[in-house]
Amino acid sequence: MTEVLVHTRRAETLREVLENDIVTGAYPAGTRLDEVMLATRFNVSRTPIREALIELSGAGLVEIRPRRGAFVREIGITRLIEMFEVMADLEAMCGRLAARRIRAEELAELEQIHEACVHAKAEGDPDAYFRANQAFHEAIYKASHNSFLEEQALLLQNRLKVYRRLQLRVPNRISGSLSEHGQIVEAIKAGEPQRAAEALRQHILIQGERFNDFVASVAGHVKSVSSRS
Amino acid sequence: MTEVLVHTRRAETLREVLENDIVTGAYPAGTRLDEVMLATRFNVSRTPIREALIELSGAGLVEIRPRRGAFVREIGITRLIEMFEVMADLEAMCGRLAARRIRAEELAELEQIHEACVHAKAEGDPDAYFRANQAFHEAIYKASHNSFLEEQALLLQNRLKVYRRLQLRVPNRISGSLSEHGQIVEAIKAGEPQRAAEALRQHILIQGERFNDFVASVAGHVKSVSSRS
DNA sequence: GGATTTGGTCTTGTATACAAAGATCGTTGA
DNA sequence: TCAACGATCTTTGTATACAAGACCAAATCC
Repeated sequence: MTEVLVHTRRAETLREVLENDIVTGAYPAGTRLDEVMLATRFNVSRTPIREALIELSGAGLVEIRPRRGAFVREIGITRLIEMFEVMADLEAMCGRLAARRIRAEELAELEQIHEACVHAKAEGDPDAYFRANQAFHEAIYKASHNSFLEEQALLLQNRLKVYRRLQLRVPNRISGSLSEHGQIVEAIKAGEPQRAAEALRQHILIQGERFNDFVASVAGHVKSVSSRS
Repeated sequence: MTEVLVHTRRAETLREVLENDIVTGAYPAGTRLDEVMLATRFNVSRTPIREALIELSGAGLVEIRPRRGAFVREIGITRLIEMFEVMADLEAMCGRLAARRIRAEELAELEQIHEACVHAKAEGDPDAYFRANQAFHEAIYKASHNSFLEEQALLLQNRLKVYRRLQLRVPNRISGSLSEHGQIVEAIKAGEPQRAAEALRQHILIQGERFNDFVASVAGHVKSVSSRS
């Protein structure tokens, strides 16, 4: 998870740190990211900061308003649901292709990760489950054998990471998630594209649809959709 | 098509111009984009050039190799087919949602654009058809009433623009495209999500699958997949 | 009293200067 | 002759300096 690699460009590492800070909520939505503030914080000049902000803007995490600065993007509930809707479709596509193209060793790994999920739940360790869950989905992306799709899925997954994590705090959600995983594995194993796709779509959509349930607990991250300036 | 808007940041306009140059093949795949060369060409300093290149790298059009420079990204045939596969799925999703959510005036506009396509074909004007065709697909994106999906579809459509354009040069492709459009409109009009989705998926996949037919004619743009450094 | 304008300050956007890593090419040694 | 090494030169990456638009507040006008 935590890259130890030393990048040659500072902008690269800065982007990763800032991305993490935004995703974890250290910089809540709407926060203005002052260039000199960040520059002093990281002991660099404004140049690499600007480049990092531009990268983040490309990833959709910050919004750059010309001559006004960079802001942590406000994600309205509507947009969040839209993103989950697309994520569900991407994951369904991964599942559909994986059911057709998965290799024996990939299937073995997927089942092994699924076991790890079961284990994490039994241990009652939500963080471990979150990590195993993420590995589970990434294994399916990879098994689609469409590297572009894999990249896109990873990108969007990353943007939704915080919210998926919060989702697991909902009572009984882990149990539900786990049994859905089981069905997904079954469908892929059986080589049934349609079933795998639908199982994955529902698995993701549940997170998006039930979102209103815990909107209150995310009040800091999610801004009401009515506040469109 | 051609934005008249004056952007406050030069990087923004530079990105658009460079994007266009890459997409039209003025800078073929693999070309090294020298910063000072571009700076002198546009009569600006390296700073906005760099920022534009970073944006393009985020969009996947150029690859920045640290300390070595920016290169127009080589898109192998495999990756191109993968991208079409994802595009097909995104468009199918747009169609599925549009069939459910399209509003009366949007449907009217869609039919009107479809008429424009028919007209352009009758006139034998490939460029006009290309533009109308693009408008047709964008109308469906919008009718999905999922603004995030719309953005993603537009982004990928833009990256595949050149290849879709070339596709229309294939004999009889325009006729086929047009009749497919007709079926898509029918399905959306009838409010049949499944049919609309499948019609759109096939409509896009045909372009990807038949791609090998004219790979030779794109030799300058597309690089053999075997050349992985 | 309220709205508007205007000056000042702050922050972004751009240019330029400097540092360091990579590429090139010639030389030297086997 | 060829390969390896090194000096130089080119080009990227970063810092700093400068220009200009945006925000704020006070003063002025209606």
